[in-house]
Amino acid sequence: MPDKPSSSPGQLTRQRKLVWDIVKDSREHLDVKTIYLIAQTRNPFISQATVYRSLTFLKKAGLVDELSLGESHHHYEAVHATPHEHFTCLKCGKLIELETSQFYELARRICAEQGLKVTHMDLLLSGYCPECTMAEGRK
Amino acid sequence: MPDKPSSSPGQLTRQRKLVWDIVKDSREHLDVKTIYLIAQTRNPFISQATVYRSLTFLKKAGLVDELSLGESHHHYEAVHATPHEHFTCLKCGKLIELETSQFYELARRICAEQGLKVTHMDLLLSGYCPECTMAEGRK
DNA sequence: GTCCATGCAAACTGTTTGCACGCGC
DNA sequence: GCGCGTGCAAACAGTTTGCATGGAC
Repeated sequence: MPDKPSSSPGQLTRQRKLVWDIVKDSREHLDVKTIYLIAQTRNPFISQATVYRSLTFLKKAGLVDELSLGESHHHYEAVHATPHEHFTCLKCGKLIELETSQFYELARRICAEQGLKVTHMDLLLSGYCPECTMAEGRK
Repeated sequence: MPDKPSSSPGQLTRQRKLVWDIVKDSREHLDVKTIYLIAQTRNPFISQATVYRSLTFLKKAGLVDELSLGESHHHYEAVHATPHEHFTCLKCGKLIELETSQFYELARRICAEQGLKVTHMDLLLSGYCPECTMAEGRK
């Protein structure tokens, strides 16, 4: 077990706290660019690299989740108490959160049958939201 | 409805067929680099751009699926007759396919309750495969 | 003084695009 | 001849890294 740091690593520095606050206080799923822009309004000297490094730090600390919502870049959200998954409307782009403990249970059960131990689940659903479904049907 | 092509677009050209054959004949989930390398062995003059454009073409044609398996780049697989999802072992990296019609049914049902019409589902599970679970337990 | 986090810019990876060529009809 | 697909290289977006600086203990 090498490379144990002799000094105190893993501090919640001002910049890291700033990034954390932005992600936590937003009810949205922010991408790095947005986080960076917001961070700049509160600390004009913060760099993009620091945002990336902070997010990596917060991810490791288990404070934020990294989402791959089908786009080329990542989104981030604060880790929720209740697990949930995401539904994207293909027409209007709206993002809807679903409470999905049932999925997790099902996943665990199905996987357990094959000896698989599930620790993490990412579910990305897409389709049409109620408004867009109606709009489609009306056409 | 503009831009109707006057000649014959959407051909399954030699290059596109080559990419399609590679994806189809592989039981793995290939990334672009691998597809490109294999393609080069059969056609040394094919370019990376063509591989990308072919994959886009095949995706639109409904012949291949693009997967975001938690890595920075994409993977591709031939569209299966039976829908399935993917389980990645966090320890050995093994990729296991799961038959998941039950998931799709559950997703449809849960979403329907909220008026959501699901057309596509991506499920990415991770955890430990039987071998690695045992290895962990033994430690 | 030591160690880590930071800022800056450059590097790097994965992907897309502009443009000229050329094949097939 | 015309249109599309192709090859090449350059551009591009997102992310990571090398290095020098600076703050906290």
